Amino acid sequence: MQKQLKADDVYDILVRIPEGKVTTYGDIAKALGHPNASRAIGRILNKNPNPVVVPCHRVVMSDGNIGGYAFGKARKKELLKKEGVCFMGDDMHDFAACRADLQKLH
DNA sequence: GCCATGGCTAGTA
DNA sequence: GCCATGGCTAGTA
Repeated sequence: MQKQLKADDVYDILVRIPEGKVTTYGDIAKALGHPNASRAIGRILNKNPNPVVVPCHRVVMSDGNIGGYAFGKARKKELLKKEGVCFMGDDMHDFAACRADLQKLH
């Protein structure tokens, strides 16, 4: 039995993602030592849509699809576009370039 | 038993 | 498109 995932740990990582960059549910899970908890990360974000301070909208799916958002995908896409992220439909135009390296954000 | 996921197969074009 | 995974909540006893 492992330690349980803490919402605060998720937020601590999230606030380090700069504008114009994104991360993945799975990447966050791995960074916290819970490689299989990607789905749980999504639930945590949904539960606490702590509006402004925590940039929940910078978390997308591992295949570059925009993923979900408590206030709707459309809203999420708007926010990301405003930060300089380009889309083709619901997929990011250059996912590789926008994906943040969580290790390097110390 | 739900889900803001993800990885892997089967099986079509 | 199937299903394991992990955290949560609704709702029964």
